[in-house]
Amino acid sequence: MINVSIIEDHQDFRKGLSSLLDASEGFTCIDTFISAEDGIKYLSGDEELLLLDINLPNMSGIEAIPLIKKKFPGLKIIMLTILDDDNTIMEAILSGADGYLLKKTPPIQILASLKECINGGSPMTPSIAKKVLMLFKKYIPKNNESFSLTKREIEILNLLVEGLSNISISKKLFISIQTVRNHIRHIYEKLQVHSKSQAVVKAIREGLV
Amino acid sequence: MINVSIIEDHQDFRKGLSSLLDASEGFTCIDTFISAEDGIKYLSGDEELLLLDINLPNMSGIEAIPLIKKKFPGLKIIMLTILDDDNTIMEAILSGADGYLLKKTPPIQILASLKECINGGSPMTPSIAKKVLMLFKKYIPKNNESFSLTKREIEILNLLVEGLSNISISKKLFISIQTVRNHIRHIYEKLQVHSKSQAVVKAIREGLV
DNA sequence: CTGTCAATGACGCATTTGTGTCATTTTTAC
DNA sequence: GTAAAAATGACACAAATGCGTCATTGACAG
Repeated sequence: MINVSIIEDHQDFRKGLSSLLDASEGFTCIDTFISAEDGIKYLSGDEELLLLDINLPNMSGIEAIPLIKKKFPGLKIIMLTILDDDNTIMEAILSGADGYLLKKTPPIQILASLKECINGGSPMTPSIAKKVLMLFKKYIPKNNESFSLTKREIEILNLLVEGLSNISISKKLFISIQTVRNHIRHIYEKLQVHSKSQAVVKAIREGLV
Repeated sequence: MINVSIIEDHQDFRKGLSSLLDASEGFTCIDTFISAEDGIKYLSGDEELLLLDINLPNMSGIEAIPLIKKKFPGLKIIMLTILDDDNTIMEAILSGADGYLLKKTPPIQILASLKECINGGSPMTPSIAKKVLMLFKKYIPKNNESFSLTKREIEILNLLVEGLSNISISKKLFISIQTVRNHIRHIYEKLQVHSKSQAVVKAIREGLV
């Protein structure tokens, strides 16, 4: 038996969800709230799972996540949303939600998702998953070939990013410091930079490391 | 009608999938291959969707993605995998797959996922979605206060990350180069680093910029 | 009102860095 | 088998950097 609570300001959707849960084998809806503030104040802690609307009057669902998690660290939180806006998703992820469902998700799917979440998964509708992947790729570009660095140059670039000085690099690779400086010179030319800090920034930003 | 092809080296799983597809309303399995190499060579381009195993002999499914995408840019690729290893998922995402399903996913779920994928979503099983979220959070840390840098120090740190030299910074901020060096000195102390490159790496990795 | 801290500025000095020019030996590619 | 690219190494020099020490001013907290 999975105990669930709901925070959702629209009466019809709230009632619909709680009825769905109570009517379904293995689920009980033990509490419902119409605002994040109410939920934070009156959540009993008896539920294993919380369905949390994002668009709430006053405090948003996203702002509520860290506060609720602080009070009940083990509680799983699944966000409900009508909009799959990039920023919203991003914020929800970073705030620590455990799943993200669009409100139009069919009931059977919702129930399946709740079970998955209890079992440690992060259910999300495919369209939201798509957004997450796109965000991910945006933040981790991962170019490699474009600057045509050689193996050795990439190796040295990595050591630069680790913060090693030329002399440390030369000792680590058992080569002369002059050689290290030569490699670095070539790295600069290829990345079109003129200092270590510029090189490491570019290396990180372009995903060369 | 959704046309699907399959690349999967295990005969039983391959046959099972193709039978499932052909037996299901709205799906046709138009081709199957036992290796990535075969798929790349002989895919007709008539399919809208490809089910691609990750663990294949010789060339892995992940290596195959960019090659296949290059030949058929519009083709949707869903990865099939038994293991939800972090690195594998990461690589698959960055290689540009459109969905990620565990092989143990129930048939009904698989068919639903294929439809979702065709409609532009990125279906993934909740346990994989969980991994993706964790990876995401790992790569976007988002700290700020922890090093208690002053406003001015943050300002200068940003300019360092932009690759400016001390002189350029002093000119930009209308202060003496000595002052700039002083600020940088304090930044180093707070970040516990000893060079510009170390500072900018830390600034980026810790999300200070 | 006094002490702490941020921001500003300075001098000095050993080291490191960025860059120019050159040379030898392996690897790789055609 | 030869030409190009990569990896190794060197010398030199101006500029930048990292760090030690010190001083003045303004803001803010107790």
